[in-house]
Parts: sequence; C-alpha cells; structure tokens
Amino acid sequence: MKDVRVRFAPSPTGNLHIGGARTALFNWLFARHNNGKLILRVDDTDLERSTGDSMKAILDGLKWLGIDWDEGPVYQSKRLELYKKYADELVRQGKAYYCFCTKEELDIMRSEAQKVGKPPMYTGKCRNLSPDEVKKYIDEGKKYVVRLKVPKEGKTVVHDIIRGDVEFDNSTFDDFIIMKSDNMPTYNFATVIDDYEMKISHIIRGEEHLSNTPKQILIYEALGFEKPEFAHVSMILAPDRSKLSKRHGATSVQKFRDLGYLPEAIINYITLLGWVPSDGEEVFTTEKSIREFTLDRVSKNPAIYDTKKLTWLNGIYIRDYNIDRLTKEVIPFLISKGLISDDYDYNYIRKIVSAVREREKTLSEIADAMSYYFVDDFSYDEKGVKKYFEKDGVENILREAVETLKKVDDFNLIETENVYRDLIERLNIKSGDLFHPTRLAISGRTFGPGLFDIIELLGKEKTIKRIEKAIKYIESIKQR
RNA sequence: GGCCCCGUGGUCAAGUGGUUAAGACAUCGCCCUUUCACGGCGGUAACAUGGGUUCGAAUCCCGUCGGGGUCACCA
Repeated sequence: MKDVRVRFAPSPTGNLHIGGARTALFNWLFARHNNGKLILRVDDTDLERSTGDSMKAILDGLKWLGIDWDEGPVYQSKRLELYKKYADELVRQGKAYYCFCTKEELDIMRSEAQKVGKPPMYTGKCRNLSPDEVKKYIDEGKKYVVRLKVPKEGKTVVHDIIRGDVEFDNSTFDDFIIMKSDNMPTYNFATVIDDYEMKISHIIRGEEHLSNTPKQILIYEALGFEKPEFAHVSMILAPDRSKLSKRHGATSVQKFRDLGYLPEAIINYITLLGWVPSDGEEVFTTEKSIREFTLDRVSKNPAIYDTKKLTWLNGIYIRDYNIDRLTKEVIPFLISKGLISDDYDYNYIRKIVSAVREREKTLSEIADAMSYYFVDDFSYDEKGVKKYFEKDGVENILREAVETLKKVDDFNLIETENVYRDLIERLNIKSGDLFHPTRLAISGRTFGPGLFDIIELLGKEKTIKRIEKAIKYIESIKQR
C-alpha cells in the first residue's frame, strides 16, 4: 500500500458529536495502524455558519479524547486561490461553465419541474452560452456561479471498502455548482481539490456522504486526478432511530465529559459501535484497536448508541483507573457540587474516592457518593428509616455502640470492627441489627462502602456525633 | 417522490451455504455479602417478510415492507 494519509475534516458549525468523534477515531485508528498520517482539515467554506467557538470545541474534544493529528489544522477558507485556479482551469477546458441564473430563477425551475413530477434538477440553461454572451453578462456585473458539465449518460461507480461497489446513473445528477457566487468553492469541489493536494490516500467519512461521492468522482475525472480509496462508515443514530440532534440529550463529547465520563471509556465505546476486535473482547485498550483495526471489519449497519452500555464501560474504567488520576478527575465535580472548596485535603479525598469508586459508574456519581464526608447535615434515607430506625430497641443498641466506640483509642477499621463484633456478641443480636442503623446514622444512606471504611474515614468525633444525633432523631419519631 | 445505503434478541454485535444462531449491555432469578456495588451461575429474548436457487439458506438472487441518507450558491 502506498503511504497512508487520511483526514478528518469537520465543518466548524457545532460541537463534536459522537458520530463525528467516531469518524475521527476510525481515521485515527486507520492511520496509526498503517503508520500513516492523520491530517486535520477545517471545512469552513460556509461563511455564514462557521464559527471560531465551534472550531475550538471540536479541537478540544479531539484532544480530550486523545485523538491527535500529524498535520493541520488546515483551513479551507485560507486556500481560496487554489480552488479558483482549478475552477478557472475547468472552465478554460470547457469542462465547467459560468451560470448566471439567479436564485429566484432556479426556484422557479425547481417548482416547475416538480409540478410535472420530475426531479428538481438544474436544466442546463447556461450550459451553452456563447463566449460573447458570457463576456457581456460579466461586463454587466452579473453575478455568476461555476457549474460542472456532468455527462448525461453512463454510470459512476464508487468503490467502497466497506460497502463494495455502488453504482450511480449519471442521469440522476445535474450540472452542480462547484464555485459559489461569492467566490467560495462548494463542499464537493473544495474537498476534491484538498484531498488531492494533500495526497489523501483513503477517505473515511460518514455514510451521509455516500451520495456525494459520485459527484466528487466526476470532479476527479474532470480534473484528471487520481482517485483515493473510499470508505463510508455507517451513521450513529439516536435511540429513536433518527439523526442525532440536540433534542436527544447527551450527544456531544463535551456533554459526556460534563456528565463524568472518562475519555478512555468513550473511545472504547464508540470504537465498539461498528467494530470489534477479532477475539470479541469488548473492553480493550487503544493499543489493541490500533494493532487490529482494519476497515473491512467495520460494520455496515447504522448503530444506535446506548448510554447504558457506555455507562457500564465507564464503570469498568473507573475501577481500573490510576487512583491519583481518578482523584484529580473527581475534584472538579466535588467543587462544582459545592462539596469542597479550593483548600481541600487531597490525601483525604483520595482515600474517599478509593473507598467509593467501586460502586459508581461516573465521576459525577462518585462525587455524589462522597457528599456525607463533607456535609454533616444530611437527611436519612426514607426507606432506611422505616426499616432500621423504627425498629424496637435500635436507640438502645446505638447508645451501646456510642459507649463502645468512645473507648476505642486507635480508631481504625480493624479496631472499630473488633469492638462492634464484641458488642454484637454481648448483646446477642444479629450483626445487621447494629450495622444497618449505624450506616444510616453516619451516612444517611443504606448503601455504600464497607461500614468500617466509612467509620475510619469519618473519624471518631464525627462518627460518634452522628450516631448521637441519630439517636435523638429516632427518639423524636418514636414519640409521635 | 427519484437515487443510494442498511435490515440477526430492547441495544451493540459474531456469523461469508450444513452451528443446539456466539458474546456484551440491558432485563429477570439465584449465589457471594454488614448494605450497595463488583464478581459468579442461570433464565427470557433474534435471523423483517414473501418468493426463488440448492440435498441444504441468517448466509446467494428477486420482490415487498421497514429504517436511514441524499437530491442546496450547507458541509
């Protein structure tokens, strides 16, 4: 294979959604697998909709995911002379022509075509304008676009690595525009010029471009350029099978980041949407996917993304993550939830993260699960109250517990558990009769880390205070 | 509507003419356990449909249906 050069070419008109991210990812995996290069190109020929903010969001998203590129970003808006040069050349060779039709005229043509039940195609009105007429119109200052002369007959076939050969009848295309009246190239034209100039070997992009591809091939042929390989990756659909959009909740990479997902988990998950390693293992590193990634293994079906599976994967990564890295990721969530301020005790937080992470699936959930370590004033879980606090004699058991704990000097996991076990034996009760109410008293919850982990983390003073507070609470509800 | 792509459980997805049609998530049950998770075990659940071809079809062909894309001076 010749030198592999692929590109990711977003148009900066929104944020990086998971479909775009996966396209970028597949390009990246393909480049890395083949020791090739990934070029980042910015398709910003739509002046109206392109924004710098969007560009920044996309770049940030890629970086955060760990998708790096070897060249670029190259901005199409800075290469306008190039497109003009090629367009002029096509006109000179008679393969393209100026069209002076206005938008209004075109609208009329379209609606008339539809009236008689024909596809709304350009009629080719300006295709055979004489040089004199062209000159006259230009001198009059008439605006014009450049259209490609599309052959009326024959077929154009797209050789697609994922889909095989796809044939299109040339008669279904009209003389489409390659240069707009504001001197900007259209997408199809600029794409071909740039992919050629940048020596792109494989064009890997979303399936929504498949119908564009024959048009681009027509341009390649008019220009006499050698064609690259094509691979159209199926789209990622929203849960209702429609195209991804804002109304579907979390669809952008940024949004998942804010929700507390880890980049590794997202990468793993979106890789899985259309590709699996040969051994079928679904949890894998990027090293492995780079090693094994080939386009012919990419699935043809569109995929509906499933947040539940992403969340499950995220949980796996959270459990595996280096504890310091995880702690650093959790801290911003703790701050934004108002649980800690800037002068936090890192080591203490790390211990708590370590204790709670086992049972949480997102960074945000970890932060929520840590709340009672920082807040004394929490309410008790309602069901827990019914089940444990309203039971006869709990307050007495807890009183005994307080007395026992007070005597512990070395207030650690092992010592506290020992005295608790002794107490259970002495009182002749079941361990649950003591453990459950204690947990509820000191955390407000019925679930969480091991009871003695919590006790040790909380420390003697807080543990005892909270149990005493719970005793008062129990007395108050029993009086009623 | 024309053209194009796609169609295996709720979701992702193995499968390339002969399989008891994998696996994962989700879901349900059981086990583990001081709780919740994790983990383990087990269950429910699929080849859109109708015709061919073939000894034999999820796999090949055609029609139908369904979903999606595209037909812009958007990309």
